[in-house]
Amino acid sequence: MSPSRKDLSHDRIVEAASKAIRRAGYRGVGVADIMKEAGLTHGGFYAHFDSRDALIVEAMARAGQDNIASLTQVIERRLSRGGSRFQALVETYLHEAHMARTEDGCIIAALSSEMTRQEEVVRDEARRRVDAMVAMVHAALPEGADADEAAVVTATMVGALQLARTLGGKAGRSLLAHTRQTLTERYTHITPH
Amino acid sequence: MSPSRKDLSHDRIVEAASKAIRRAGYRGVGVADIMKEAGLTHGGFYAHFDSRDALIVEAMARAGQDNIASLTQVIERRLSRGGSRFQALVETYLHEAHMARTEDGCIIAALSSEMTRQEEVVRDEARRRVDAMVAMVHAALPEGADADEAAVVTATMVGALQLARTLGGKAGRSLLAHTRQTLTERYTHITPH
DNA sequence: TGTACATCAGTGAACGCGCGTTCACTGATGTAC
DNA sequence: TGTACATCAGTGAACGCGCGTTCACTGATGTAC
Repeated sequence: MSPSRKDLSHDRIVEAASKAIRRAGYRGVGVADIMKEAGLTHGGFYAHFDSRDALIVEAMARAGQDNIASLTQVIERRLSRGGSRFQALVETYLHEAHMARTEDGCIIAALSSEMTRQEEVVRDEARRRVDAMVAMVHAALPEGADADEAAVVTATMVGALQLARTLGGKAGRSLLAHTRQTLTERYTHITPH
Repeated sequence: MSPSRKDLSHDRIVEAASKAIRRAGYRGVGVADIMKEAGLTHGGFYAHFDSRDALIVEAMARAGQDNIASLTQVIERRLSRGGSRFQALVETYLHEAHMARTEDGCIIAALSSEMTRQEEVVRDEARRRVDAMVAMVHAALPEGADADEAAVVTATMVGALQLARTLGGKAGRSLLAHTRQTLTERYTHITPH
């Protein structure tokens, strides 16, 4: 069945919101602005969602899935040029381009310090996003690495991206570079245990 | 010169704000609530600060300094029970107690993903906070470690604390434990280069 | 194929609330003589 | 030591604005016959 007109609108709203929250934070953009970005007026919002938070939950899921999908795609492309899967991930995630653009980047780096302050439904989705990212990192690590290790690596990447964004400029780029180096060194020529 | 009545009020406002922003985020608590916590009414606010952001800047500085001071103090106490300075830092920063209480914890872990979205004055102070924390971590690392390494370690600690808070409960505690282990292992029995 | 009606998706005005900021005023403290 | 006045710190009402949410209404699309 092809998507109805309403489905298409719904989709555009979620898409706009997924970018808006990454750019401006959970409370940075209002319902009216999101609707406008989706080419609609704010009055129709509640025909699509029970509340603003209900949209936020969908937007987080969308942002996380899209980001993981696009990371995976870039990794595949890099792999054809040689190097390990993990190296490709680290170089893509900790790239200057990711530092500059929050809007279509990692939702966790964009929102993590605000996550604990959200309503329970939103926090639930936040946990799912973290789990999904840890799983993605785990899949990129050399065989033998366990999920706990993947979680620590995830924390390192997320923390570095955030601090780099805060520092900005040269200092930010330098932190990204050193984190890339530290992580790739640690997971290159490793003997699976 | 002993502090005037106004100085004392000013101090209480900054103190209340430093806890409020760590607990609730940059926009989580209003001027009126902060004044109330300081035992005052909101009308007097602008006799103390030019704007809400001016208070935020002072509150961040206070929060960062207080947190570093109290970390340093706890580290000294732990040191007397043996172990390295770095190990003491890691165990204190990545402790469950720090995961549970944001209010008097690390300001960077509490706010990092919101920092890039603030006005320039606030971002400036944010950079200073990051620099101060990296310096503190640097001072705790074994001799020979450079500032870049300290920045990567800082990113790991901040990222881990944030993800642990988001995950909460058992998963959160487990991430803290594994991060502690990873970091202490890496910086124990190391030969200074 | 055409007409009448129901449903659907979206519009735009309005409501209520919270928040940063301003301001006229008050009561307490300090100062001049 | 006491009186008059100025200054200081804080009060509380009010303003303007933005935002989430509601709702009566409209125009387009789909359906029954």
